Amino acid sequence: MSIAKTYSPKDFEDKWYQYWMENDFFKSTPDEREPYTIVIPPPNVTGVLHMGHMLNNTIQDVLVRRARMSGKNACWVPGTDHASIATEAKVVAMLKEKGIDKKDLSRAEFLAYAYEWKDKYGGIILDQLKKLGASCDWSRTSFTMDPALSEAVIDTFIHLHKKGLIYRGVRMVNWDPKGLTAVSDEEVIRKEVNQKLYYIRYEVRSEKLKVESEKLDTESQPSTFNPELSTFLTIATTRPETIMADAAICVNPNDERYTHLHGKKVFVPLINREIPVILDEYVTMDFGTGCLKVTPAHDLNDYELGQKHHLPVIDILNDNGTLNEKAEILVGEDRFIARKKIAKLLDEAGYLEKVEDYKSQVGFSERTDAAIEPKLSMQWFCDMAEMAGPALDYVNNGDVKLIPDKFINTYRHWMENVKDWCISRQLWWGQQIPAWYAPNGEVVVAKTAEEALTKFKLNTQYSLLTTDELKQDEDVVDTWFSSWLWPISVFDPTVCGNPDAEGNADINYYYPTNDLVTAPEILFFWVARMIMAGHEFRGEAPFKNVYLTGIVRDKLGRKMSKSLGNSPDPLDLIEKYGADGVRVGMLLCSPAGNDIMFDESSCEQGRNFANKIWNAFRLIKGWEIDESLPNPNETTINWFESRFNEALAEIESNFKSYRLSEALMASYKLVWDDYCAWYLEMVKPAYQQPIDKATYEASIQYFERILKVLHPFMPFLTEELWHDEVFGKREEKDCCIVAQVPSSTPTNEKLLKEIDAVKQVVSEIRNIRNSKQISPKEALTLAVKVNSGIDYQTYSNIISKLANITELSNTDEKIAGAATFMAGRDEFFIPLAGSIDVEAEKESIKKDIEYLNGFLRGVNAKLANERFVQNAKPEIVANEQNKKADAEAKIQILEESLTALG
RNA sequence: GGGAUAUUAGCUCAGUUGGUUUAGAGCGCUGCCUUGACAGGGCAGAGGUCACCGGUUCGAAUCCAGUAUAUCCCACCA
Repeated sequence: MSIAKTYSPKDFEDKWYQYWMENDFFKSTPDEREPYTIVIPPPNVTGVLHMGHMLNNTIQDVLVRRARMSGKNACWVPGTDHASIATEAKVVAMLKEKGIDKKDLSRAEFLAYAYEWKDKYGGIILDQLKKLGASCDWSRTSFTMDPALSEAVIDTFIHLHKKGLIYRGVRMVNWDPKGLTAVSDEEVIRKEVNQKLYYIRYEVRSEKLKVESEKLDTESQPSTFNPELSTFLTIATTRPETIMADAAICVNPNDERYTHLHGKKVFVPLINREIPVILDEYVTMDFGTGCLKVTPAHDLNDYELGQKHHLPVIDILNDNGTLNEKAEILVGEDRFIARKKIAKLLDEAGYLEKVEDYKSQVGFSERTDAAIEPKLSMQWFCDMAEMAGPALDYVNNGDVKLIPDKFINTYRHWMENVKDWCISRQLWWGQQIPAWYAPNGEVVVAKTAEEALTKFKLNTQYSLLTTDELKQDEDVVDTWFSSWLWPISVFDPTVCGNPDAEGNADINYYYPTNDLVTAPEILFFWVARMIMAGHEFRGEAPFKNVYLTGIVRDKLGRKMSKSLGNSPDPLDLIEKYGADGVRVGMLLCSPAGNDIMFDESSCEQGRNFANKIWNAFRLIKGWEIDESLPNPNETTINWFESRFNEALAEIESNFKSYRLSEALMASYKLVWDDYCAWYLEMVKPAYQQPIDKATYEASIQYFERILKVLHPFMPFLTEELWHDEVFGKREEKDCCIVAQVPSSTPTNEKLLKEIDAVKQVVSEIRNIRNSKQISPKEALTLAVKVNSGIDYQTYSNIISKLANITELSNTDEKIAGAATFMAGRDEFFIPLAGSIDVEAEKESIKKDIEYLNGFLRGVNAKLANERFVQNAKPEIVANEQNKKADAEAKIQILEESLTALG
């Protein structure tokens, strides 16, 4: 049976994926083997595969397949995240296209649409992962809003509330006045905007100052503002429409210009409301005027300042961004119109000192492009301080390793400065907060309305309350509040909220998982919180290693994004290069923790590699065996055994330290250079000649071992070749995916070293052919003057074959009229009567001598340095002496050759 | 503005506690090679004062200080 001339992945990739599935090779159940577990970072349920997923999941699949082939019970749990904000936004947009406004729907109606959407598009991304070859245990596919996982979220909320770690509080949220919703920080786009900085005078009511200020007025020096003499102080603001919400004016206590204002009161212009002057070092003296208007309701920093100084909160804005009656003036006007109008009013009343152009960053809603309004609202919080301690310890003491470890500092810094986590979201898609309100606004946390009622009735005041009167909190929890449970809830959701529960067989076997592969940007959102939840509910961290991948960028260094249109469609790439080619392409340029500069040409390299393997296979598959032939390749076969094990040891060590691209590169070179370029060239019979049985079997066996090494990187190609008839008939379950990768064994160092010398000899001969334009077809003879002790006769058939040498002889004398070269200390001569350019030969030798002399100078300088000889380790000094002796010997030989040439 | 990390060949990266030929790999590049497993190939070759400036050391790509540039995280100042 012959096979196609070029590698054609489409012919077999789907076939093998199906075969693996049918044979349950991805499936894992607890048994006596050591488990190896990864939980997938769940992609958004309605998302589509992008290059970041490709990288991330390729790495996970390589790790899982490698573990599966190393005798472990490998379990990779897949699933999706409900991604409340992103998904709800998509559903809202979809409804809008249908002409439906979310506001017109009830919660239940909206959720019905959302589930419909999820059922339609959810899981597309998981099907795409199958194309990549992801060997997930699909029978374990989870979704963060599966009933059991949602219940785990609710139980967790109740548990932490009971512990006092969840509380209600006021918080400044990013309010979108157009979308009428709060949005997360991630959905706020900051843009630089040209604004105006308004300088506004506030009148200071103080009898003494009033008198002095009249002096100022008469002397009339308005351009030089002298606060000592003024009845006014001036503040600078970009938002004059919020002055009606002012609660104080703040100055720095160290600001000597304003010491006279300490303890004074001032009046808000236009509405004449009295507010105090407060002191706080928060105010920077050299910005604006050094006086800050404090508006707790409409600025986060002002809010915090207000809390500190017990100031009232005056919210003058409606949800839609218009002014309310608390503003007293301009009620009903939009905030931006109000800004212009109030500037005019201030100016007319003489309160506006000046207006400057000013650039500043303003947040805009990603979805509606409306300017974000900071707005105070009641939210649920999760206390982080207590949980951060243990989570930091796991990383500090190495129970959880970050790879690469440069992220430890960032992690530590974040954990030591952790802020409480606002967990409520003003959305419907997600787990609704299990809090229930009585008509009077009292709240209890309970799983059901009935339980809530029972809790209320503990207080006689509520003896007549009914469940119908209870209203559940409208908000849902933050998506991360469900995904932080992921490594636990995919195995046993019932232990969430029940730290004392024993847990089922799955969680006791698979937890803690081994490796987590994710992006550094969610180290805090997700990774840190999973560690917290793991500690809370299982008493140990949920994973041992966190492999942090980089961001996939294009070759110009730009982040790949839909809006830039610089991201190739992963499925197109797979179509073009094959899944194996893309996997290799991604891994070749992806060091851990560094961004990857993705260039499609690396996928081409991956495909070319696959093609190389394919054709090497075609070669050995085409060989005819002649059992009567002796084995002329024993040395070569022994050499490759050693070389294979040498490479295997390197690959093992690379895997151990998570250097996946280096493990792949070592495999690549083993196959392309050692197996194809050297081994096969050494053993392959002449055109259309048969091969001896021993060589054939060794070659086949080596090829099979190579397939095992390559399988984690290139699962489809290796499986396809694995089943070829040259390997004999295989049982149904005898598949590459479950084959056991061999462990490295000791190597024959002498043989490896001598073959290296032989390879050098062959290269030198080819080089001479190249430079003298001697065709590879023209046979030559070779003589060697051995100085190193290597018996080249052992390797004469290799040299003959690879360099087309008909005779290899030993000589004690230099041979005249020959092209010469050196390999190590050994001298080689290729007699080329008449075609030797003596001058060129001399030039070349002189050049070599020059190089060696330069080298020798460096070595001698070191050895002449007494302090080097005294201080350096003995083996270093000995090595330098070897280098010196070696260089001197070579120089001597070369100089003799030079003399011999005349 | 605060912090972290990086800067090695045209590109993407190794360089494992400072000494292993005068710094390596893959790709690309240059030259030669086409009926022989593979042109998605073979052989050979050229390419770097290790960002810059000091310092420590017998010895620095490697350690320290500073400068420049880049990326990321945090705070983004009325």
